[in-house]
Amino acid sequence: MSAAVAPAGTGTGGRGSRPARTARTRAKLFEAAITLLGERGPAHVSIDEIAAAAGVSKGTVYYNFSSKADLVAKVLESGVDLMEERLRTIPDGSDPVDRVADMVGRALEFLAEYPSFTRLWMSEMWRPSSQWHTELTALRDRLLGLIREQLHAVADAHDVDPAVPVDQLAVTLMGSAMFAGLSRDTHGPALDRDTAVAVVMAAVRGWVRG
Amino acid sequence: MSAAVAPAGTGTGGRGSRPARTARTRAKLFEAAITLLGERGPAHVSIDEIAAAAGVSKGTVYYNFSSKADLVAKVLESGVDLMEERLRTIPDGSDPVDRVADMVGRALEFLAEYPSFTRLWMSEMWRPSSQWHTELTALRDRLLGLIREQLHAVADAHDVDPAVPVDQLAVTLMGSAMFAGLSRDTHGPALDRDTAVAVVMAAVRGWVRG
Amino acid sequence: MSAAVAPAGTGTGGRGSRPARTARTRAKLFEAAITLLGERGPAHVSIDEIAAAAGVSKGTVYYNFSSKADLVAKVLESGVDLMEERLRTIPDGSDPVDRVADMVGRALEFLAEYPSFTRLWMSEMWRPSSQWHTELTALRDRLLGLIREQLHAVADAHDVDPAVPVDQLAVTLMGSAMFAGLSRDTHGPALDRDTAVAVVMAAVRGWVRG
Amino acid sequence: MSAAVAPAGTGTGGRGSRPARTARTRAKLFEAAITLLGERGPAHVSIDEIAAAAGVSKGTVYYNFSSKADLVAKVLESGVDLMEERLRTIPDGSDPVDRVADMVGRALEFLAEYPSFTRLWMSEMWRPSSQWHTELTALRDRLLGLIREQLHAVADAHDVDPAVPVDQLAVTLMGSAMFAGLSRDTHGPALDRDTAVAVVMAAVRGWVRG
DNA sequence: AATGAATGAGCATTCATTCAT
DNA sequence: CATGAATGAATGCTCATTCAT
Repeated sequence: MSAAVAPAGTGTGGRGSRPARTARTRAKLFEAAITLLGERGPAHVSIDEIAAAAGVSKGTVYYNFSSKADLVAKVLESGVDLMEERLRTIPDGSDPVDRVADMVGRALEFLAEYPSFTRLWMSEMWRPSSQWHTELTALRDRLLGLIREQLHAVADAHDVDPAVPVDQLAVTLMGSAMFAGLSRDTHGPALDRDTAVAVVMAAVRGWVRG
Repeated sequence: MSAAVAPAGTGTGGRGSRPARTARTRAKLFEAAITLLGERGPAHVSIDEIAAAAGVSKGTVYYNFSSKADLVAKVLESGVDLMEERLRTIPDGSDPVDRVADMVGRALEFLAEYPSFTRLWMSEMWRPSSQWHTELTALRDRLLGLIREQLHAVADAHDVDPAVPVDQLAVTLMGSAMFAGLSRDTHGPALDRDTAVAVVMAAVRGWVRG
Repeated sequence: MSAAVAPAGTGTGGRGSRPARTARTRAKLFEAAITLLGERGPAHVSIDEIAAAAGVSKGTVYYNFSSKADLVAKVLESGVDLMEERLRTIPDGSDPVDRVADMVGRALEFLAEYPSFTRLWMSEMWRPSSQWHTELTALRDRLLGLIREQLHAVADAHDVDPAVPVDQLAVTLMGSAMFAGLSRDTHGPALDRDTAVAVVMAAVRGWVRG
Repeated sequence: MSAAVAPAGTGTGGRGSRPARTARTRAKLFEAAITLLGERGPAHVSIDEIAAAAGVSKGTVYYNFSSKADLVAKVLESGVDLMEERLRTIPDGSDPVDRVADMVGRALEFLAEYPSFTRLWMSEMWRPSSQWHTELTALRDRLLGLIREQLHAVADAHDVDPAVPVDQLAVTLMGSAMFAGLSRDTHGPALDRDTAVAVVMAAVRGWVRG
């Protein structure tokens, strides 16, 4: 099914050592958690279910995470880390617009790979009262920062529409990318990566003059 | 506060007649429900709270709605109706691109007026397991239909990028509009309507050639 | 379906007069109530259901009966009256044992005609904490009195087993009759009246000597 | 007061082992449940009450039984098992009629020992809509099977009234025994075992000729 | 390091009852 | 006479959390 997000600060461990046992337990819990949380949302997934899906007892969840909220936060964090890493490693050199297209392509790939994480994020992100509002906002801002950075490079290299603030364009780019990504997964049939990128990039092309 | 979505098909009635009493009760419940549901999500709002916020007893909620899920569905439906009406009444005549801009502006206004409804929609929309998945998908499709219609008019009047399918462009337009609209409300400071429209419309301008 | 027990102290009324309207309403309520109460028991039948089955509003039930308990009590009472009347009118003259057999036959007939009432009675009769314990005990005692009376006549006319107290024999006769009657209805297939009577009467024949 | 039905298949365990803890908790729940259920009927006993009477929390009830209906079913089942065991172990050898008398005596003893169970059974047995109709019918049939078996032995050894079918006689015997047993408990004053047996056995003596 | 029994607060839902019309 | 809107106490059940083993 949907790939699981790898446990955040999880030691590697070797051949049956204590930390390794913990690491494996945590990995199983992460995997089970991300899938269930993305599908039904934190409020509709019980610790019992996660424990069962991971093949451990309920007590073990609390041995490894201080609370349900903590588990969700950890899952969210590791997802963020993963995505950020993907988007940070855009190779330099080419035209800034191409680099934005590259970034959009990588983002869409990530969303397709981790739909559960994406859904979880999208569903929780809009509630100021969410227990994870801080984490989610931080994630959003980290990603927006990366996008902005690339857009500024575009603005430096090209003549761009001054009526469109870079910060706002970053937000709408993120929005259109996530909608494109999740719509592929949640609703209708998929469309290929190149087309998806072309659609999202329309906004950038409309922003850049000439 | 956030404006409430008006109860669908609720007559006013006289100052004491039976149907009017019901209508007023329902209106109070709708108003209380949409605010709470948008802020915290259906799972984190109890019927007790909704009843208290509406100033009625818990039993009254169940006298008027068959279940919590039914109440949420009704709230969703009436929100859909309202938004659709706004977007359907775009005046004819001007250039198709301007009509799209008009629609985007109206959508952003609606999102700003009913942020609770918008958040509720955004949070539930991505879960295939949501109890309201059917309603939500229908809503999405109604709105997408309106957008597509306008985009087709643009494609008829102008030379457009053939690499960008209209249907997908509609989805990303909706996504960027919702992100722009909700970001204003949930996170950062507001930006004025015209700028917001300009940002969202960048995608259309990038799609239309010349 | 199962015949309803006629309303107890219900006036006859004529062509649309006030009392007649009430009488008809009460009759409808009685009919609906006895069926539902017998099938599912007082605890599992709501006033709403009774009202709906009778085709009146919930308020009307409370206009006609002071409470749910009162309605059930009235239903029980009218059932008792009906059954007692059947059993009291055994013609004199023949051999006392034949009169007992006649009474058993009539009882079985009644049980078959009003299975709902019978079930209601059987289910509530054994709970000292029942709200209707008084009524039910009174009913039981009225019927037992009739049975005892006939058994005493038998004891006067025949030589009977002195180890078997008449009062206790009356109780077991009632028990076997009710089991025979209800088993026909609740469980397996029916057996004809004469055989049923023969089976119940075995106890009397075993009691009478020679 | 009224003896509780022992939990089915409950091991004793040591003084602190996990399974033993469970066993003790279940035993307390069984004891509390059977008493309350018999006195007031399942519909009028809340899980809160049962938990309180057992000295455990409400959650514990649900940790041990999947639902209220399950708890009641389990109580019913264990009662059945107990009664059946009593009736199955009638010593062979004597006259078949004496064996029937023995069985009746044992049944009356059981009813006197477990009046709560008996009341519960009698009250629920007649409703085809009862949640436990299946269990109750199975119980009834098991007991009827035992009675029939003994009656067939009587029919083989004696000349019996052909107008009285064995199956029906079994039903009326069960009925008179239960009435005799419960009447002792619910209503009037007790009568001694021998007299009670004599009364119930009158039916058998009336069936057997000579 | 892991477990599973126990807990209790929280919640959706039902329903007898009241009362203004 | 009859109605239907409103009420609130009661109840079955869930679930995050604790803790002894």
